[in-house]
Amino acid sequence: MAPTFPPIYLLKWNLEHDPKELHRLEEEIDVVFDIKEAKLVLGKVKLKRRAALELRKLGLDTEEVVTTESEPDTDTDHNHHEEQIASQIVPSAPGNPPAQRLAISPRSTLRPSDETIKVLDLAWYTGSLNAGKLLPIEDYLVYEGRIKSKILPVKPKQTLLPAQVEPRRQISTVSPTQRHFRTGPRKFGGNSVHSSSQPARLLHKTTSEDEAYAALPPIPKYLHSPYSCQRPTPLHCPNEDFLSELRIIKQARNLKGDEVGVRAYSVAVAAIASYPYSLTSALELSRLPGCGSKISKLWQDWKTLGHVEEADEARSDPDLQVLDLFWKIHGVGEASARDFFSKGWRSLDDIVEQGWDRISRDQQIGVKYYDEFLQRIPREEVEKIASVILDYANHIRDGFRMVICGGYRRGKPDSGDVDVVLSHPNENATHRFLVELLESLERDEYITHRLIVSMKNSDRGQNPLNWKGSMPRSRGGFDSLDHAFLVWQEPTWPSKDEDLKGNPDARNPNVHRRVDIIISPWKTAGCAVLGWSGGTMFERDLRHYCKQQLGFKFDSTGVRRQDNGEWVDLEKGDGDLLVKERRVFSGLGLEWRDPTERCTD
DNA sequence: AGGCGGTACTG
DNA sequence: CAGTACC
DNA sequence: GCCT
Repeated sequence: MAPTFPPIYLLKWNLEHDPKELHRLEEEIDVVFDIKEAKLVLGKVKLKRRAALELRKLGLDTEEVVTTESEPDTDTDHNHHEEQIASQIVPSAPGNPPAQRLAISPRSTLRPSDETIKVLDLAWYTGSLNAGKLLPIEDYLVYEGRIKSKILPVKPKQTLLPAQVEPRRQISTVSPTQRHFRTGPRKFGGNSVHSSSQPARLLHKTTSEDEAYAALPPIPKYLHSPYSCQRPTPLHCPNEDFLSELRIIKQARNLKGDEVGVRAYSVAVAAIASYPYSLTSALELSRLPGCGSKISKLWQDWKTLGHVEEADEARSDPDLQVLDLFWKIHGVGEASARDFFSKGWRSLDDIVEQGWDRISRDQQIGVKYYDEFLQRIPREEVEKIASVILDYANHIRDGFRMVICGGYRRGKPDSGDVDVVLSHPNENATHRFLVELLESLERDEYITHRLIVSMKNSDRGQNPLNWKGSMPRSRGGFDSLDHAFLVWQEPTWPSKDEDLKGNPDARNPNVHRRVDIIISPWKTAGCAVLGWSGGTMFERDLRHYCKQQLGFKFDSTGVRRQDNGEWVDLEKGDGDLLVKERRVFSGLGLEWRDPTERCTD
């Protein structure tokens, strides 16, 4: 069992490079933030002088009290105060429960000339934890000082505990220009998401370490969750400039084949993107999930130096530029990008001239439409394409429902591709439907290429009844969805007829677009909509959450139990696709997140 | 110290 | 099987 | 790189 510690103040010196660790310690130790409340001071300090200096910075002017034989370089020997306190907090018999010996009243204060203050090495704390009891302090004592006088701290010190700050006060202290992201809790879907135990953020001209800590804005409750699917992550956040730097590094790691780094940066980016305040310190950042000492250090550099070295290197590395150029080809990932590079290719022309028949069909299409695929698709065009698809679907079989998913649904002003989920309340209507839909779209020349057509569902059984009958046995692959990944081009353009008269081979000037069409069985269409709407990290965390917290396996084809693979129906009942999506959220024990709050990347 | 999302396609 | 795609 |  953990020993009971007296009130402890933690010196931040030498811990500042690692705000995450600092914060972890502060939480674990349950430190007091006013040194006047502390009975002990812990820190990563080794030298008396440094300890005295740090105390002085906190407003305590001390003179050294000379003590034990373990402090040979001290000069005097009269320290009865210290012995008194030591005997109170150090168990005389190692086996005894330490709490009994803690005669110190927890909130008594240190008084000038009356008491001494002791600075111990942090190792005393960890050692005591390991031992399960308070260790003798002698071996860890770095400095003991008698308080000569209390002086004003070097910088004005925020001594109020968080809860003591009047919540209203900040509104009048924040200037209109500062107000944007700073004032009060922002509302996300009307839920109260903010911790109430933390102060509202105050803006100060000065920022001592303590003040910075005490004045930190509240961590929104949702940011205590490591799962980005439990947090609202809007498209825009107050820290986008810093996020751009992290994304640069992330992509550099990607191109270098550092999967783990990519993941780490993705997690951090997602956490920061859901943080509703403009960051003011590395410490503040380090409280967020996925943001450890490295990310905090990057922030510190970015803030103080104005740039992040690793991001600068990435931007100016010509090899990385080439890898990035290749990586942006549809069908080329980091491995192929580096493969191409290793063949000596440095441009798209090199690929065309030297490697055309050594690359895959997908990659050929990717090279051919390189510029077009990189062009963003405005929302109106996404809607136009989707409505064509829905019209064609309903023309074949009436009653189809559709949701445009992907970045469009997250509210992005433009998209890299178009994702539509189609379903039909009649279970049989979706079976082997995709082929028909594609054929009719092809007949009218909307589709120039098929990149993928996956029809696990429809190929599975010719017979829908058979398929339906085997549903409960659903072990991987039964009630899957049909999926087509296409190259799309609007077949008409204003001057088409004239152009064709002049030249029968006149080129269609419309930009080629990538279009995903998903045909989902009705009973799992909510999962399909959910699975195709979130950002990458949102979806990854959703799966992770289901697995870890619920023992479920989630994907866009449905929810299954992990142990026996049995299908879990979370969408029972009437309602459209969006209602079914909501049912999946609540069935998974998740708060509803609007699609515009799933912008994790 | 170990682990990092799940699935289905192509080649 | 490795690589890439989708989110 | 961070978390468990």
